Amino acid sequence: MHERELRAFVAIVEAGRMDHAATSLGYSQPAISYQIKCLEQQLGTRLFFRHPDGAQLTPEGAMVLPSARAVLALLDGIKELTGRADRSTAPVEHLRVAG
Amino acid sequence: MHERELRAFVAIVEAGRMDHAATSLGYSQPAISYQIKCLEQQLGTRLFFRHPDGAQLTPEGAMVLPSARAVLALLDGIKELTGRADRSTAPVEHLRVAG
DNA sequence: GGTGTTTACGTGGGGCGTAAGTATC
DNA sequence: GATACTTACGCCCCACGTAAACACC
Repeated sequence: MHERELRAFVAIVEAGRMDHAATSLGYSQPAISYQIKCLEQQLGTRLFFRHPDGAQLTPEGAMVLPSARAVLALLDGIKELTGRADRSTAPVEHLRVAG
Repeated sequence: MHERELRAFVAIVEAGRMDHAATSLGYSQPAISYQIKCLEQQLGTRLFFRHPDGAQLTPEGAMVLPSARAVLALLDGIKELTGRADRSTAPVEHLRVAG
């Protein structure tokens, strides 16, 4: 359960599609797919329904989402605490589901 | 800023010494030293004062500590949410120095 | 056939342990 | 000389991108 996986997770939620999330994070689609696969294996549950038109959050994924965002917010907070704030990477404060 | 680094960080705070923290986490001393080195480089600040009798938290480290613990608590919470609670790895709620 | 995701495969970087080095008492 | 941390070195595993395959419309 690494930071990258959680960022991939929320990015997919934002975009509704893995390939867009991959682009926004600077990865290839398979890399994002792999991240989510790893995350799902770690948690022992499915986080997304795979549909032909994109990826949709499962109930379990919806339960995880707030905590995932909180973790990312805390990590950004730690960076700010130590004077390493990085506002260019779109911190979680204004995150919302696309659409 | 990976989960392992944060666990190493709080373990050192608990133990007051890197080698004890390493033992409690099942790592060698150099591995823990490396983790903290990476964490300090990422944050651009010193987290511990290195003394001949152990490691002492810097003011910056003290600022980071609550957030680090919160992140670990959230990560444990995510595992619980998805039915993968693992109480055997000593979650942060009851952490204390052994003995 | 087009779109979106997954699997396969090869490569590069990171994290570990062991061993040697540095500093303080 | 003992204790605690750091640096050096080598190895293995993980994470990535490219390419091919699969599923659904």
